[in-house]
Amino acid sequence: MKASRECSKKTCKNLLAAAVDVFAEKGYRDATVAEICSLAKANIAAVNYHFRDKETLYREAWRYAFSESIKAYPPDAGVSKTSSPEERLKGQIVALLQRIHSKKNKEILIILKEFANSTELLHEIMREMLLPLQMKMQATIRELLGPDVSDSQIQFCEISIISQCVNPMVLKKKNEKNAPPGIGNVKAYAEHVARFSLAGIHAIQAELKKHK
Amino acid sequence: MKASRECSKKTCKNLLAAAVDVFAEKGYRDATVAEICSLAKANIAAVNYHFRDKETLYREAWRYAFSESIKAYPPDAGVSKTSSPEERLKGQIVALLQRIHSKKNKEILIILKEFANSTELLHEIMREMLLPLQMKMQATIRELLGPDVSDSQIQFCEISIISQCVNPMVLKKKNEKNAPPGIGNVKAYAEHVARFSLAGIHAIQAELKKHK
Amino acid sequence: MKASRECSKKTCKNLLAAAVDVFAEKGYRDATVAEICSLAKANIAAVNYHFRDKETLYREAWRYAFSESIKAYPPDAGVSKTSSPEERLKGQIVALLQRIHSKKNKEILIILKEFANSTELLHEIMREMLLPLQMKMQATIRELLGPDVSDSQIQFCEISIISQCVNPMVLKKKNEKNAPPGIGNVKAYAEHVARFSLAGIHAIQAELKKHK
Amino acid sequence: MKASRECSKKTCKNLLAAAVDVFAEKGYRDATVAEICSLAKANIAAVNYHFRDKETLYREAWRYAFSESIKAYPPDAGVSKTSSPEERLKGQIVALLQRIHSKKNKEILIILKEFANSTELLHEIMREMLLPLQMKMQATIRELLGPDVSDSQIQFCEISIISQCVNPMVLKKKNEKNAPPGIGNVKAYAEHVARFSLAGIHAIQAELKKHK
DNA sequence: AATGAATGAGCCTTCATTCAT
DNA sequence: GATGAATGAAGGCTCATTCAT
Repeated sequence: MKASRECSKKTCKNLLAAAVDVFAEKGYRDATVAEICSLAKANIAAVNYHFRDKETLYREAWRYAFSESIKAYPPDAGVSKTSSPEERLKGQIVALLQRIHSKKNKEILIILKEFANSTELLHEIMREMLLPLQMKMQATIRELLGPDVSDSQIQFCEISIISQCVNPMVLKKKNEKNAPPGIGNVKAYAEHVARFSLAGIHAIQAELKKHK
Repeated sequence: MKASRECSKKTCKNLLAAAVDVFAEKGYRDATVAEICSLAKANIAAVNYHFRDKETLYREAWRYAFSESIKAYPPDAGVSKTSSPEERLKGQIVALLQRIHSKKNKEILIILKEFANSTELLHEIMREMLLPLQMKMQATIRELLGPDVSDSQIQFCEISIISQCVNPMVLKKKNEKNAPPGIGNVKAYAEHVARFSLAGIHAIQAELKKHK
Repeated sequence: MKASRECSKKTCKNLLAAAVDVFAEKGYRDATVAEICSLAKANIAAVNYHFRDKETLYREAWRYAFSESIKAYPPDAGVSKTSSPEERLKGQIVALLQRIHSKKNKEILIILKEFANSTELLHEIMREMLLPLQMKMQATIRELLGPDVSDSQIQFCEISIISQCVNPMVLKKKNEKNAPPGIGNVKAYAEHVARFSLAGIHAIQAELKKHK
Repeated sequence: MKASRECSKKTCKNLLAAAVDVFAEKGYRDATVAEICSLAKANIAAVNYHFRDKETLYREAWRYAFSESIKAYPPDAGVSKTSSPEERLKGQIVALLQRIHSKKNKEILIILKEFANSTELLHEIMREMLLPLQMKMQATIRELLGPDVSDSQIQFCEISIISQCVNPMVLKKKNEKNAPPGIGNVKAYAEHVARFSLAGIHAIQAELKKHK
């Protein structure tokens, strides 16, 4: 991913941080430039000066939130590369859940809004974000399933796992109180997803052997 | 669910249908009353006249889309109640996937936008929609897992399954072309989810027995 | 010329009249929608409602001013079609001078501004306005010069005459007081232009005969 | 005319030249300080630093363009002072037409815009430019018409001639392509104006004699 | 009952100018 | 002396809503 536009200036950084907050809370359309500026203690024209556009600010804010998140949550959750594939898959699940679950992490809220807005221009960033994660997970799954597995089977497994991580968290994020009775305990849920998914993968493997 | 406000008038129905289309495409904020009215071939004041508010129209449109969807996709996909729990669970998975996957079904698009908007007032509808579905699925899961299983374990399983159904479909809906390489074949994916999840559930069951 | 957009509504007409005044005085850029609306005792959003754009209002105002002017000043100044070509040419000169000189006639001021702005879209109207006038004058000149004259010679003569009518009036309009010492008496100037130009045309004619 | 404010600095000159270009192309209002500075490769604050104002820069740019023009086009077109008045008048016509027609000469474009803007403060410059020219031409005309002619008759003749030179050129400048079918050949047109106008003047003279 | 004209609040953006370094 | 960041005023436009008919 391209590095975010340099923003050594203080106002610029403030603007970015404020934008992340406001966009995350209200979405692109309902967020007003005025509110972002006032939160950043900047002039109303500051957005135009530093970012030219509300839209450009939005994109930069997105990049900013994402890069902060990736810095805080490396995608392995500290599991060594020499561990067993099972261990590593579990590590990835835990990492993803923690990343999404973090209260400070506004990235997921922006993504959520973005899905509704579809600025088209953010899909590239989406892919930049998800793709490496997916590739990593698919590689691990392939290790578990062996050489005879088809690509689409691997893809299905990967989707199953990522969906379990992303979806409930998104619902939870939405509103902490009103959420459908869901995951109280992230750790326990991570445990569950790992066990559930490894069993799923082994079932696919068993099926594979049967047909061979 | 409360019955939708009576709308015997033709204009009223047109408005509702137009609203569903426009809200689904643009979301609450970007949809304009003018566009909806023009699509419904109605007067610009028609929305306020018939529904008092843009917001009220939004809610009514939501109810409308939801009731249409529930009519078209009964939650069992035609699997008899006397079938095995496995069969029934699979039936529920297929039904949910088909419902979400239907191109004509705009309900899911509105939900997607709604997540970004959070009118707060729609969460009740969300729950009205998801809860019976969840309860049904939890009952089936309980049958499979037996009496010793804890509520949270059942909930986790249910979340795992529903997530697998909802999440990839949502991503797919977003934009047919640019979607991350995903589910080309709904039927095959349904098969996968059923096998994957049943294996997961059996794994939980095995774990239960071990600890007993 | 296409008829101006119907504006039976009172507000619409007021807006148009106000726009003519303000655009004539300040030009497109310096005229503000707010000022026009306030002059027309209309709401600030009225321009958008009735004309969609400041620019569209501008164009409509232009058409309006032009059609008013053409109504008030028919291009013959009441000289009968059976008069001698000399009489008719003189009639055209007088008509043009009177039209441009009229204090109530703001058309010329708008044209002036337009030359500086070059909205590109008004050139068609310019031509719609000037062309018939030019054609009429060229026909009369051709009568005077006989069949042996070239098109470019006729064009040159026509340009000479129209320039004499338009240019000093434009300078005069600019600011009544500060104008370069110019035409105090329109009638006398018209007399002068007629005599001056007829002599010019006859000189061209003499030249023609000599070369024949 | 007061000498232009000293501008030994290179930036200052660049600014002036850039200003002439931009003002000529866009007019006072549509020209932005930012664009001028960027064209002059100067800082955004340079205009205010060197000229205090956008308006002051505008005036200085005007003076600059005008003085460049007067340097390049002496008002006699090289016709000797001992030639006949007819020769000299023709020389003046040619000189004026060439000056206005020059593609490099942006002065006329600025004047054009200025008519629309009317900063009031430029009328003095206008007069500084036109007056000597007018006086010179009036003197020549007086030579041709003899002692019995009235001042207003001389003025009328002068206006007739200058109008023929200025007006079509202005129209031509506007947009090279879309211009009303006009003067393709400056030389031929100059010839025409000279013949046309001398005939006009002689007609006035004949009239004078008749009434004597 | 229903319409089309009209409103007013609010938002994004532009731009000349100023300020601190 | 000169720069780049920052300001504030103002303008055009959108849009849900209301009002008079």
